[in-house]
Amino acid sequence: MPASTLRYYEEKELIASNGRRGLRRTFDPGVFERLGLIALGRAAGFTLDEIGAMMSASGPQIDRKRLSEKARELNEKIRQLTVMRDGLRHAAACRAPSHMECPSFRRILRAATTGRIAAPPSAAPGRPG
Amino acid sequence: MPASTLRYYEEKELIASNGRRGLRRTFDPGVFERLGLIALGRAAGFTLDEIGAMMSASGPQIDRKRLSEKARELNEKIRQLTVMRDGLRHAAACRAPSHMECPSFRRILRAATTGRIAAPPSAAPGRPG
DNA sequence: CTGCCACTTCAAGCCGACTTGAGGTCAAGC
DNA sequence: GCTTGACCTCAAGTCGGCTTGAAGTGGCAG
Repeated sequence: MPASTLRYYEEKELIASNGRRGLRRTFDPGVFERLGLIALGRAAGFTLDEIGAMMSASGPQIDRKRLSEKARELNEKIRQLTVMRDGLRHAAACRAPSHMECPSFRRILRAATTGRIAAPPSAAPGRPG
Repeated sequence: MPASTLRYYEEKELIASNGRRGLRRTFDPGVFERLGLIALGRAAGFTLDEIGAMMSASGPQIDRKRLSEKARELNEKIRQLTVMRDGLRHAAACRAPSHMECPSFRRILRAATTGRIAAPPSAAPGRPG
């Protein structure tokens, strides 16, 4: 993990350094746990701001409501991705002369067109070359 | 669909207008199919560039190899998201006094920390306020 | 014929999560 | 003691997919 990431997180107030050794930040060990939670939250699809809100507003612990809310969101996303995956598999295997002549392909195409399947943000932004 | 989107797609050479009526672009009906394919591709997680490559390089039809490749990627993503979803559900339901004391939570936390679960790009970029 | 407003061009902005570049500092290793 | 290079600050850049702003044009309803 590059130092720039730590700086970024510190700026966002997700973590805090406990002082300096010369110029350099020092952190106490508890920051590892927080970094873990941040990674976890990111993997769950929370934004850094959401994560920050949940970690600072954590009364006794992390807000269970938000967790199950996010679980529901993930479930929906999984459903959509599953539709897509199966559609792609079929399209790859289908021997219709043109994809357009495959009813299955046209069905999934319509699903995408009517917005019943949403586009994900994009491939993998935030990770330049 | 705003005209700006069509312009953007045209600039990316994903669609082509067949002329102008005065200043305004006109498109022939086939563009609807292409727009559908674009929406589909986006929903599947292809970037616009990938979609463009696939549509223009389409020999007889859309490259089946790429399709099953993407299906595999989606499958992996689904797997990760499923782990996350179940973890969140558990964490939301778990009655351990602190999440840190829940073995299940710690397990998923470790999964995120070690990178066995990757962070998605982010919530929903590209869609300003 | 007139007025409106959806279109046009071109450049710049936005979101999120970082990275990178320029210019500088200093703790650690030899 | 001297070098080294990983850190520091701050601003700006990156990536994808559009949108938005300013300034202008012209098809179509009335």
